[in-house]
Amino acid sequence: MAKEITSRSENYSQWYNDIVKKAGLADHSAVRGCMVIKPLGFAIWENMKAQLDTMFKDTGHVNAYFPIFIPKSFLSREAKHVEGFAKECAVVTHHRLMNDPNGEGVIVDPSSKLEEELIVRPTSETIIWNTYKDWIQSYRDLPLLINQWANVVRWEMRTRPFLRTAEFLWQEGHTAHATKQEAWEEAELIHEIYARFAEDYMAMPVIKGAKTASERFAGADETFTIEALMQDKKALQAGTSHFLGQNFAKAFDVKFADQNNKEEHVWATSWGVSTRLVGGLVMTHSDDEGLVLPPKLAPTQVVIVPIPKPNEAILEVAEKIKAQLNEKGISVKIDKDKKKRPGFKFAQYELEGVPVRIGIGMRDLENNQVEIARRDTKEKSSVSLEGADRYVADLLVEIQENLVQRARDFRKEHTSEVKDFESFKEVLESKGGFIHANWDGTDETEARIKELTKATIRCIPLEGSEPDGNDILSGQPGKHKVIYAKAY
RNA sequence: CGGGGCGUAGCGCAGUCCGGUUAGCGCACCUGGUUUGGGACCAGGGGGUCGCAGGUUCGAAUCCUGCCGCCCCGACCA
Repeated sequence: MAKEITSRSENYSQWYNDIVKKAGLADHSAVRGCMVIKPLGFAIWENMKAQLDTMFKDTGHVNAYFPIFIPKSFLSREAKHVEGFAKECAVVTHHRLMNDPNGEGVIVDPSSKLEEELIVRPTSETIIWNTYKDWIQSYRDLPLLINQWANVVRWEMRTRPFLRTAEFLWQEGHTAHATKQEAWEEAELIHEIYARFAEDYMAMPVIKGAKTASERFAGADETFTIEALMQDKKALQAGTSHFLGQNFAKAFDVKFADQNNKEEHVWATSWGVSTRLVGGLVMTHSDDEGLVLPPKLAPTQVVIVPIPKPNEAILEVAEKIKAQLNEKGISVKIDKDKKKRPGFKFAQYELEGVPVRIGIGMRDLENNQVEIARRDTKEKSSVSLEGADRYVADLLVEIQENLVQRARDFRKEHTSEVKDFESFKEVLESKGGFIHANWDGTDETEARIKELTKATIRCIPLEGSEPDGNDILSGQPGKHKVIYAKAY
């Protein structure tokens, strides 16, 4: 077997790397911390992007594009914001190269030093709010509901493909509103869209909640998050939606005149999901045989493999099935490769996570049937040619449902509730996963628990956060019941 | 940025301790043939600045010095 994948039980990190590498999602690049997203990985991202883009547009948002470079001075306008990102920014200091007078190669031309250095965007709030200042004068200009699809750079110490890379792709929404309530509702709306996308398309169940002050986005008054549980029982923050209050409006002096011609700072939100979702998708569903993709995001939903190899009779049937499935909006690939044997192809498509495989051999044709295999359970069944298209269409729906249900069951098994610190540590060690516990609401307790156990408060869940006892560590009255977990 | 491991063909590795023919093996690749319902077999073939730069030596993948990169585990973060 050429494509050996490390098992999850043996080494989860290595398993993840093997899947990414061997299924062809991404490669390491020549640039430290940056990856090359390969066609399969990018196709998954494109599908995510297409769906999210539709959801944004259905709720009144439009796309635009802002520069990748941000003048250094912009970053420092909002104190907390700069504090949050200062440590991980790439800085452009020069704009020209020249031949090295002492020998070979090129060097930076010292005479091209920039008067004001430029920051490669780690996020775009500052450049965007600097621009919004010119776009907004009156309540008639509001709300402003803009999204951009872009790359950003955060100079990370330790990187992992998709989960954390120095450069990554994402969307960032930046909206401006006349009232606090409207901005708040916008942040909630996007939070809801993210959760729906994760569950309905990625088949990745998430918990909706608010971040604690210490985990909040730098510059936000409130951060909403969706938190998913990976197969190694660690939490993954999968998307965040921020209520920014008037912080950026004040920093960039963005005011509007209301109906009474009274000037006021506008209210803001920002929100984003990134290529990290691809990593989440991998870690939610995949197994030791390779990638497992939910049908709704799989670039190829069905592959047809002629057995043992393509011939005219088989291809004729294959093309017919393909046409029927295409009619239903299902993407189909027919493997016409004559060199590789079926067994090899089966393994390859399992590695690549294609949800449904149809095998067609001469024996099948004699019996007027095909063999249909599903990736999620590896089950195979013989299905009559007549109605095979309906069978496949139904099966794709069933696989999607099975994946989300399986993930929900897994999360349920790894969700606990504790009342004291001893059992907290016990559960964290033995079972991992999400742990509900009362929290006194102080930064100190939160930090202390992180220090002692590596677990952090993932969120204050929107539902079920009423305290019903004392803080597990401090013994002080609980302010919220929160969810702790070890996290990515 | 700390601790550990590693860098030899596209991938996985042996050889390095103890310097000495033309640097090897498996997979992959190319050609031909035989095969073909779960990763086929046989024969032939192509492919390497041994991570980079210096040094020691008659001679360096092997010894010395410096640098770079990658992986795993931590700290930091989406």
